[in-house]
Amino acid sequence: MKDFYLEILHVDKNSGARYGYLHTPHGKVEVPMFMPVGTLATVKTLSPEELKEAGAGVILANTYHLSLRPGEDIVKKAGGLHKFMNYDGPILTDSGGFQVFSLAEKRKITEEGVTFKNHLNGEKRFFSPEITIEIEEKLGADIIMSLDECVHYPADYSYMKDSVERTLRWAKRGKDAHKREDQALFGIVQGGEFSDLRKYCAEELVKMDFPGYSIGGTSIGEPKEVMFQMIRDTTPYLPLDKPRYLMGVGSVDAILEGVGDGVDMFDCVLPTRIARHGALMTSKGRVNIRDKQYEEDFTPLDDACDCYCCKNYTKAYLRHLYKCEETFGKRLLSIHNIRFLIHLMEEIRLAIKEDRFLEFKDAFLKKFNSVKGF
RNA sequence: GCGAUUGUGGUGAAGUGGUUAACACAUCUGGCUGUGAACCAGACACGCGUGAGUUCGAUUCUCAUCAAUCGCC
Repeated sequence: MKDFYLEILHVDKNSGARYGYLHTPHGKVEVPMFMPVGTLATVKTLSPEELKEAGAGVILANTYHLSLRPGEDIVKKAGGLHKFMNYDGPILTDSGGFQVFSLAEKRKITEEGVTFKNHLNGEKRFFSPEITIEIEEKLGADIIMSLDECVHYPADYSYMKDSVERTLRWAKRGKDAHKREDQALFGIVQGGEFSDLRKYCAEELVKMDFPGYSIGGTSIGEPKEVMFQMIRDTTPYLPLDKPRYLMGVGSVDAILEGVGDGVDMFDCVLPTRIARHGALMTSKGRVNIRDKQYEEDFTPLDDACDCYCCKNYTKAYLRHLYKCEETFGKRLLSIHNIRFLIHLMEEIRLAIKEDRFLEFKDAFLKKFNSVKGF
């Protein structure tokens, strides 16, 4: 796995924030970074060119969903995910561990793996750690996740303990099954809100020596403070020279919190989903473009933003497109939210390099929450 | 001018002689965190064309009136 490694160039003097490059077979990307989510091999409404223009590096796709449609064999025949979706940057595939959580009423967990009742036609489909890796190898992403159990919150200690043990066994099985040399397989730390389980899970995974580590089981309905504690309970036990990926986190305050604790990678559907629903992240906080107050507002969504949407369109027009359910509106708003988070990461990286991350964080949050935060 | 039919919120409409007038759309407002999500939730008719009558009680029955639509002169 010589094509994949983290190059740390600077660590903030006053926090755990790190700046550097993540080298992948499809190019190097700067960290800390935000990764847009394209579950079905598309970041909804956006073209790869638009993602590039917004400054995206790594993007996500989903193993479970792509296995159902179109099927990993089709993607393999197409020449792999990069060719299939025409994205030449790094791609990361999530394992389906999140679907263990989100499709909870349609799956059954055993020691062997997870049986999902296909949400499209009811057919049963079995995913073991080995099968998941096999699918991910066919999909061909640069970074792949091992199958884990994303446990609901809150969960009681004994359930979480058993689940962590199983997730660890699954991680080992996945690692043993993984053959492709051009893919980095990450282990996922679970353990819920229990500090000792987080520590234990992290340490056991580190013993297995993965090229990167994820913090999972976050942003599933737990209070922000609990999530922040989960991060603090995990990062101290992860090796400094390996990338850390906080899964499913995309709210501004949580990203800033994670970066301060040494997290390098974030992904989230939040910017794209809420954009399609008319909610935007701006430098002054949340804007719901459907609100009547923007009916005759002929100013840009965020005058501090350099995205295609903000450079060319007004709030009144965006509101109009939203009200008329025009696809172009969803696209413009998605472009903005993606660019907003990526731009935030750019500013974060600059602040880290100049050892002023904490000041930047406070100032940004103060401004962001001045109107209405998330 | 005569006859018939119909008049319920911004719109399309259900409905009943007796607590909060269904539903949908529109409108307004929230929410959305490894996407089962162009989704979910909440608000929105002190009033059922207008006036009178019957009744303990009428949006619901009766009469008048006005309006709309259709038909006939």
